[in-house]
Amino acid sequence: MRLSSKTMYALRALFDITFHSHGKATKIDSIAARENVPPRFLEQIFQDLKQAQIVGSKRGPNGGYFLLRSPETITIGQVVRAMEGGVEHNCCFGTDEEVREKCKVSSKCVTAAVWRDISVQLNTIMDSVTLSELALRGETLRVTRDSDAGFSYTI
Amino acid sequence: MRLSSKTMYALRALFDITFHSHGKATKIDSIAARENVPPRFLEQIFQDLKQAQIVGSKRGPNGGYFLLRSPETITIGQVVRAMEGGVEHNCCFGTDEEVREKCKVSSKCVTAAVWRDISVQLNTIMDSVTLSELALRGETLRVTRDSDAGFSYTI
DNA sequence: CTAATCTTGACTTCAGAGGTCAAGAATACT
DNA sequence: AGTATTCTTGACCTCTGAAGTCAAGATTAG
Repeated sequence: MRLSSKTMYALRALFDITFHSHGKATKIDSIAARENVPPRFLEQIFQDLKQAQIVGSKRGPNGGYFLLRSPETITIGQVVRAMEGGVEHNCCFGTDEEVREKCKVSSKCVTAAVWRDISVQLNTIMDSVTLSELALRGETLRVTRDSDAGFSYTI
Repeated sequence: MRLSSKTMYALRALFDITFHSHGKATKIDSIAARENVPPRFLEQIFQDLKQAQIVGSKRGPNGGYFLLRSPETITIGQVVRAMEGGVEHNCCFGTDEEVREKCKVSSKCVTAAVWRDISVQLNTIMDSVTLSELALRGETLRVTRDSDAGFSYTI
């Protein structure tokens, strides 16, 4: 019932891109430094995000990663599903009489059905929060932009 | 982002008690057989459920486990939290200026705050489903009661 | 007293989380 | 063309925690 750190890192990296670099490609090392994420690990993560069509990439000098869509259209749910993989629907639930007949274990169907309902609702919740809302929260929390200078805003 | 099998087993075991044994203590071996759960593992699980004040126990012949409260008052959320442990609030989020100042990583606070919001909503959802609703679903799915005879209801 | 049942806590196994690394391919700049 | 920069690919490593087993002890009904 917890997110993997891969997913958390992904969210933070996407927040970073949204918040710091407006449209320009950002290289992994910058993100890793700002967000304090292992750079090599971040490489893996961005491969997943790329496969999920959330980010694009450019190689060479001044290359890096960038959002493929505008931040308003990228939801937390999309990111989480991309990183954690799809939800498994491995048991018989609901109305399929034929499948249910093969199930030997009564409670499996019931709990699986309930859990499916819950996860549908969870996905709805997660899809109601977008990257741009994350960035907005960053403003509210007064995150320092280009934070190489550290947290200098407190006088 | 998935439930441990411990939690799934717990839900199924509680469903079993609710559905099959009305008030009487039920021994682990019966539940394990009906629900196809490793009996030794189920012992561990019931210890957790007992600690969480969800079930009580009686030793000796005709002993077993039973619900400590009525099924309408036991929610999926209570069970999940009992099994998975509490949610960790390890980062600075929200309004505490002092704590936030110590945080060196901008995005941590933002993502943690969002995630806290989501998990609050998730808990609300899970607390809206009770054991008695699970049992009701069992009726709807026509789970066989006292299923030693197997699924004989199909003609 | 004895058989049934929970209790306690130590033990084992193994997949997957979390992370590292190196060689290669593409691109910009001069 | 050459070089520095950056992503790409895929193999590799380590160790925690999930998942499950087990045995000896404590309680209780009959």
